[in-house]
Amino acid sequence: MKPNRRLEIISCAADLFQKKGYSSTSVRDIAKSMNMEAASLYNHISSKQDILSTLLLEVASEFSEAMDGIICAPNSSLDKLYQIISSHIKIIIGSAQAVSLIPSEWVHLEGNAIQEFIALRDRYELDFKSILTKCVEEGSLKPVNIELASFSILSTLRWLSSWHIKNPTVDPTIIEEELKKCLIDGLKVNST
Amino acid sequence: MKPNRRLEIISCAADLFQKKGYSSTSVRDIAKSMNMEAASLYNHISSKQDILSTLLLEVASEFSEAMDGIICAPNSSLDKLYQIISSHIKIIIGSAQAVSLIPSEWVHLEGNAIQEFIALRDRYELDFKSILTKCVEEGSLKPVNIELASFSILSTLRWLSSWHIKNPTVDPTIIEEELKKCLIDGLKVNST
DNA sequence: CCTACCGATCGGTAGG
DNA sequence: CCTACCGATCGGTAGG
Repeated sequence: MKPNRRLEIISCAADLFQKKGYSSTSVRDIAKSMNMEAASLYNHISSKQDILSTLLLEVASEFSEAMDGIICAPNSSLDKLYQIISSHIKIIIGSAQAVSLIPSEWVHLEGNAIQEFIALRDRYELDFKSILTKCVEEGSLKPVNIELASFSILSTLRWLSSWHIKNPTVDPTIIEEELKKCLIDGLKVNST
Repeated sequence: MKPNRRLEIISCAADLFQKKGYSSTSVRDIAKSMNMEAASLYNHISSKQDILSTLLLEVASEFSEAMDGIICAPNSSLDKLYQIISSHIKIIIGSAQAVSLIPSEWVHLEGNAIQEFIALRDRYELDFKSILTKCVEEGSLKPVNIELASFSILSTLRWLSSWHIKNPTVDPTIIEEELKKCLIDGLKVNST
C-alpha cells in the first residue's frame, strides 16, 4: 500500500545483501529484519530477484547519467577523468550499500535485468576507456596500456563504496583529493 | 584414494565458485562437472566448506609468505612496494581461480577458517601500510593518506586475478610494467 | 499483514 | 564410486 514500505524493504535487503551476499540472504532473513513474516513481503515485492534488479539497475543508471553529463561538457579529457572520480564519490555518499553490491552481486541478476546491467556496464567502460585514450592523444597522460589503466582505476572506484562503509567518518573532500593522487597524479615524489 | 582426485575436485570447485559464487554453487554442481554423483564427492572431501577453506587459506598463506620474504630483504621501502606488485602477478599466474575468490567469497568461511583468514589478511594489510609509511618517511613517496593509498593499491591488486582470467593472453611483463605506472609512478605526463 | 502450506533443492549420511 | 534417502531450508502461493 504505502509506497515507502517497498523502499524500506529494498534498503533493508541491500544491507543484508552487502553483508552476506544475495544467495546467502533468504527472504526470511529480510522479513525477520523487517519484523514481519516472509509471505508478507510479497505484498510489496514480486520476488527476491525483483529487489536485486531494482537496486542494481537504479545505481547503474545513476553512474551512466553521471558519465553522460561529464562527456557532454566542454572540458579537457583530463578534467573529465578527475570529474569521474568526483562523481563516484558523490554517488557513493548517497547510496553506499547499493553501490557496494555492484562488484560481486550483479552475477545473480537474471533475464532482462542482467542484459540491461551488462549493457550499461559495458557502455560505461567504453566511455571511460575513450576518455583515457583521448588523454593520451592530447598529451596529458603518458602513453599507457588503456585496458590495464582502466581496469586499475575502475577497480579502486568500484571498491570505494565498501571502503566507505568501513570508514564512514573520512571527509569526502579528502577522499577525492587523495584518490586523484593515487589514481592519476602518482604517489612517487618526483611526480606532480 | 588417489590424492590428486581431491585436488581435481578442489580445482574444479574453484572454477565454479569463481563463476557463480560459493553459495550459488551446489555440491551437485561440483559433482556434475566432475561426472560423478554428489555423494561420491564425500570420499575425498569432508564438506563443501572444506573445499572453500582449503582454497582460501592456501592462497592467503602464499601471499603472506611472499610478504615475509619481501619485508626481510635489505631493500629500500620503495623497492619493496614494487616487489609486492610483482609478487601478486606471480601468484596470480599460478592460481588465478583460487586468488579470484579472495575478494568476495571469504565471507562464507566459517569457524576457525574465517578467523585464520582474517588474521592473515589483517597482518598483510598492516605490513603493506607500514611499507607505505616508511616510503613517505624516506621521502620516496609524497605525503599521502596511508589508509586510502593502501586501499586503492590493494583494490587493484585484489581484482587483478579476475582481470587476468578475462585477459589471459596479456604478457605478465607488460602487466607488471603498466601496473607500476598506474599504482605508484602516476599516469600524468609531468610525473616520472 | 498472517497462518498454513507447496514442490524443489540444499548439504550430507547409510550402506554397499 | 553408486543408489537411496534424511531433515532442513529455500522462494513463493492460497486464502483470508
